[in-house]
Amino acid sequence: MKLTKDRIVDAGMAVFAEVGYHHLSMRQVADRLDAHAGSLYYHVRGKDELLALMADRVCRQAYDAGTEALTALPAGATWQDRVEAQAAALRRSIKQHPGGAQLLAESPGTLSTGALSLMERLLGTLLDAGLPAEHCGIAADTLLSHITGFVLQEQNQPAAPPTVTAELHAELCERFPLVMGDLIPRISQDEKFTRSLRLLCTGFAALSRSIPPRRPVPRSDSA
Amino acid sequence: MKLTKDRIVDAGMAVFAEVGYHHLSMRQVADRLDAHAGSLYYHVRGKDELLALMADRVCRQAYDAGTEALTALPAGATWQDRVEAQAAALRRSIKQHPGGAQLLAESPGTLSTGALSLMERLLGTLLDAGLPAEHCGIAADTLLSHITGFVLQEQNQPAAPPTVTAELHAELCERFPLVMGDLIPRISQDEKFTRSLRLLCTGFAALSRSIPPRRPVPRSDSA
DNA sequence: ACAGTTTTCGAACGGTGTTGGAAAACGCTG
DNA sequence: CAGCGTTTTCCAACACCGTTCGAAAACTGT
Repeated sequence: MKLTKDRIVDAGMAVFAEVGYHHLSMRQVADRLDAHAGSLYYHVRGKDELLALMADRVCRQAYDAGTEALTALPAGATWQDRVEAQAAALRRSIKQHPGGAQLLAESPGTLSTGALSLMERLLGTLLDAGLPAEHCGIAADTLLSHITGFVLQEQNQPAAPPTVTAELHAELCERFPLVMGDLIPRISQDEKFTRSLRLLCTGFAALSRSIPPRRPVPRSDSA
Repeated sequence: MKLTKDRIVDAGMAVFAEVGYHHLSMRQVADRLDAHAGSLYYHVRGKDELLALMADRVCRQAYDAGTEALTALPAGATWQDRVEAQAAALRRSIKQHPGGAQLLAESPGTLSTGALSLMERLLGTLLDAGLPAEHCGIAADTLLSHITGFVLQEQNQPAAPPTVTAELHAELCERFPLVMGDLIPRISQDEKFTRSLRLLCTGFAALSRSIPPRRPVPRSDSA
């Protein structure tokens, strides 16, 4: 069948899902299309463009998943629920592909229409929530870069928990008592994610009611 | 001179600073040491380990820069100031190397002692600030992954602003009115960063006073 | 000076992204 | 159908990559 930009991106996504970000090669993509590697370069400027197109596709999938999640929301949903739904959908869409976070991380964030769609809708929700307009940009940006960072760290966690010897564990507990304490590993990644989201939303809510205080008032004071 | 793990990491950082993350090769690192590529493998298991060591070094630099920034703080500094100082130091340290964010992003986040040091100190500041212990882990994690995500997006912004034709610009404005509006590009990256930090700190502060409300009260209500 | 170990070399293997000219496939006009 | 121009594909080649391995070199202690 004829070779097309879209078909190349399709094959790229398929190979990507199988071998991950690092081991994706033009030759494998070409193989999956019963074509030769050089032929791809007639339709695509290089590997970079292919990766960018794939990143855009992930963003589109995330966008669609987000609309679905939003429509499934009950009528009385708050704006926090709407933010959470979009964020969760984005996270799921990224996690669907191994190394998907790297994909979004490497390609310049804001110039694909997919990424712009995500940003646009998020801005809409925040504006509807009553956030002052001059803070919405930072808020949405913070949210998106946080999600990227979160999934990045989440996907790079090695599957096998590193085998720590007893003495190494002891040394770690001595040097990093807080980290090794009972603060960290009690909850699942999902829980961690939704909690971090609520954290951000709380910050947003505080913005919506006042100019952000340069430092919090020590006691109740004038507005 | 003799070859050493440390010297290899040194050379790696130097090459890294010149050519960036993607174009760093074992051969270039070896060249800078007047050695041959194969020789590196006697001291280092592979490129992955080298990258991990380099990431650890960046974390150490960030840690040291953070202590310096903390001691330079005035006596009456709030915990927000302390968090901001550490975050800013980390961001500066990452930005010092082109593609430094990728470096931290690819290597599994929490198992280098450098990264643990950062986490440990941050946890300490949050605990001292009076955050409930069960939330400190998520808070610190959120903060760190946010910083990574932020610098990642910041470093991948193409230096040359993409030349948009007039008609393309018009189409973008129509499809993404909010993004293209005056919400976004008014402020510098530094300003954006500190604002996003204050956002997170505001969320932290809200956590410190109550169990996080599952949804904010629509009007003044019972606690 | 010798034996043993540690460290370095240097060539090689299989793989990568990318290029450019030859070759094929296609669409169109006569 | 023949011919022609364009679009698309092939394929060999280039330079480079990470990594391996046996041999050579350098260093150590006796």
